[in-house]
Amino acid sequence: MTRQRELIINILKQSDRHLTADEIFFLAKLKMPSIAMATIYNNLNAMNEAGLVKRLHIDGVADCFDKIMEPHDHLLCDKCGKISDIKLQSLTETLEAEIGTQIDDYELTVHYVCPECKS
Amino acid sequence: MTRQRELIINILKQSDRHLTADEIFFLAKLKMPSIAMATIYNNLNAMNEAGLVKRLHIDGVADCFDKIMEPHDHLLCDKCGKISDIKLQSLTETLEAEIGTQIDDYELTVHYVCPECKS
DNA sequence: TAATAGAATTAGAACTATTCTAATTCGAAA
DNA sequence: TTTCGAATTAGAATAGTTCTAATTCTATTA
Repeated sequence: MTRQRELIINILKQSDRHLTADEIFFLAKLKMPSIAMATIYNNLNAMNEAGLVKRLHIDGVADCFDKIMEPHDHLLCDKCGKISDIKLQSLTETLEAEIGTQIDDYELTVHYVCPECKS
Repeated sequence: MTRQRELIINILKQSDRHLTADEIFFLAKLKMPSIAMATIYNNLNAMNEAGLVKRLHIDGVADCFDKIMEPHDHLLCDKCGKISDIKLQSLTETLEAEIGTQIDDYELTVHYVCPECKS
């Protein structure tokens, strides 16, 4: 565990939003001005592989990184672009039953118009 | 409907795979050597907006474009990277019930290891 | 048929996000 | 304290996509 990785983890932990690599880079630089973008990506990629964070791609937006707590899905407002987390009942069993074989994981992004945009 | 768009639509129709912009460009060039990459993207983007094709992002792979027939989801083998279409019973109602508001759409990608890779 | 106007296409430059590379630095273990 | 491997740094490189400006189509009108 390097100091850099620790810092990145803390930034993710302290944020309640989904951060892009760029945003993480900016925040990290405040505390450790010498940190390099490659370090951000190296660590995020490594943690993503290890399942400690989750890379999240939404059309037309730079990839975001999500700290992993419990498995959850995403709710995207197509008007304002806001991404919220939602915790749905797991679909794993339903999906396995329908597909007829074991699955590892799934990603679900639900599109809607958020209450603020609706009014 | 320009000749270029017609060509792009035919390429998508005739393919049973998910094509990247690059693959579409290559196939289009065979029939119309003067066609430009920007035309591919212009048309795909326009059709994507209009809901005629679907841009499909899978981690670590260039975006693919999927002709739209009926709504369907995707099954991704994490070993070989093959993407298959699956038609699942619609989750819309289940999701609306869980989320408690109307939704527009959703994207579901299921990760698994395909039978070939398993054996 | 000829002229016109607007839309689409072309070519290639520009841009952005991400990855790669090579040199350097760090940190743990001997 | 030295050594060695791993991680970091800086910046170049790459890939995918978008943008721009000039050109070419196409349909419409005269």
